[in-house]
Amino acid sequence: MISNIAELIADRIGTMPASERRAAQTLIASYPMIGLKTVAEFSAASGVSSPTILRFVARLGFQNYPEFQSSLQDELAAQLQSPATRTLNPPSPGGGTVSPMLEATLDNMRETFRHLSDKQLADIAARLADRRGKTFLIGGRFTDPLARYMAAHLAIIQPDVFHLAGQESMWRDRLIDMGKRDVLVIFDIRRYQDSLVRFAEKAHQRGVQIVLFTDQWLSPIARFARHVIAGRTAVPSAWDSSAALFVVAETLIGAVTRQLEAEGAKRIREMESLR
Amino acid sequence: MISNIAELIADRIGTMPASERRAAQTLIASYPMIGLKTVAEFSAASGVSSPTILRFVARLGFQNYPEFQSSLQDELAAQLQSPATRTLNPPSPGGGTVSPMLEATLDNMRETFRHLSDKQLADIAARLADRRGKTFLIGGRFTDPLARYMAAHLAIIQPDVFHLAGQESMWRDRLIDMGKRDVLVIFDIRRYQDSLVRFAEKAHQRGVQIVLFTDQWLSPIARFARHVIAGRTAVPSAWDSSAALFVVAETLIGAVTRQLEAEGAKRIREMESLR
DNA sequence: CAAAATACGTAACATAAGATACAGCGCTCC
DNA sequence: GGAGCGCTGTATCTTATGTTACGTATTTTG
Repeated sequence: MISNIAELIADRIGTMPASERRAAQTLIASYPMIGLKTVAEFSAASGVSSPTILRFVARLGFQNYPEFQSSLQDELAAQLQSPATRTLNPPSPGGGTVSPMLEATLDNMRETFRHLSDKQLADIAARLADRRGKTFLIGGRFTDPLARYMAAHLAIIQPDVFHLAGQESMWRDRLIDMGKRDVLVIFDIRRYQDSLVRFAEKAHQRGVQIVLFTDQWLSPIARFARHVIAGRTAVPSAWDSSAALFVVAETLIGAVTRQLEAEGAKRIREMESLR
Repeated sequence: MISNIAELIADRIGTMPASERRAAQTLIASYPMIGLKTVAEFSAASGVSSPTILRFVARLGFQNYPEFQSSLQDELAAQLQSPATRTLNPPSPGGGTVSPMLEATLDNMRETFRHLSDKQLADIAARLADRRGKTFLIGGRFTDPLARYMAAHLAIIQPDVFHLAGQESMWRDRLIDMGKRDVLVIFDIRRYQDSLVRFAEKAHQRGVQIVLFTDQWLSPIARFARHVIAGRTAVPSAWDSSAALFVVAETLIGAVTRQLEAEGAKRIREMESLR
């Protein structure tokens, strides 16, 4: 079974004429980068003519050069998404039901954070810690618990934190309270909910800053969002996983808490004494 | 010092107009693959026009699109050559806020699952999948969202799943509906809530099977529980982390779904058709 | 050794890609 | 409330890229 282009080349290089073989070897030598460049560059690097390059990719079974490039890109994307760990950690023997799930989840988290810079998180945390505005949180069918979780924590360290729950009409009316200084945290993963999109749009029109937690395919709400956190959700299960987003949420909670340390600590002490 | 395009984007995303920001976010979400494709594909994926994409790369400091692509390719090439340095966001020197949090969380998960046998999970899943009894879920102050999350999923694949919410008196009265065949899933981590302990005790007296999600120091409810899941919660933050428990919950959801596959699938189809 | 077939490059071509000009729209600031 | 500025998309244009046709060189084979 030939699964990537490198193998395919190794398989057929024997049947190629001299010039095409030079092309093949040049590609293998700096696989796959040169294949992502133009035909002209590829041909120059190999010291053959452009038609030879085209005949070469045709011999590999591609209809045209762009198709060949797409194939290389797909391969690359697959490699990048499964960081070393997946190939390094052998699939647990006996095919237990647990390990694949856990492994996938851990990968999702690493991958999610790989696409998330410290600066971005710091920016969001700063926004959330800004006491001049209110913070609203809402989520979709399966993600609303994440909104609740975050709200439960944030509400302790600062005032004016509201989780929008219940019927759509309920939270739609809360729009009235929202303005430029306020932040709306939305959780929305596939299948994206129309009601949330509409709500986000209206909030956006009012100048509310939207922080969106979504999956890697980006909810349409990304269109209105000031900050987008794209978490990986794929796991070997019938459901998508929100675990990566959950961890991002916890990280943010931690960051906001640190920023509000002084006043936050005071609030917490006060709350304790109220019990 | 900005060494790669991802950082560059994170640095400047704040100064970008809305549409360009969307382009930036789409690129980051599937970094860097979409940037290697054509302007047209990039623009379609981001839902903006091609000129916006060009303005976006111009703002990043590139003369033209091909130059931007070359830059991405060089970066990729460098990454591929030294897999060790593959991290997109190098651990920020000087105690970055993200990495320690993520690392601790990942450790927590590994550790949690290390103490959790496949068999134990399978047993719990079997209990939850048993259609003869009802399933109740409840959580504490910060963990109730986890109970909700689990309930939201389980309720789809089987009937008789109830999340106990609201005032203590509300759910205390539901004890009347609970019996030997039923399961009560409780989430309780420090600081353990008296109300939950009392509730668990009463349920236990009625013969209800209790599945407890708690931290490694074990809530007093463990005394009454049929199954105990002890998750690691320590992270470098002012708060404890429930992420490990969250992942266990997702794993269980997946396992139960698999067990109820036949009837579950039917239910899901039915539900879809009800929309 | 001659003839045919194959390989390869040059040069012309078509097309798809990136770049630009411009107009409409919304927003901000007087 | 009006003027100005900045953002964004449509339509157009230009360029560079992939593609093809064809002639020469090279190898193979009878």
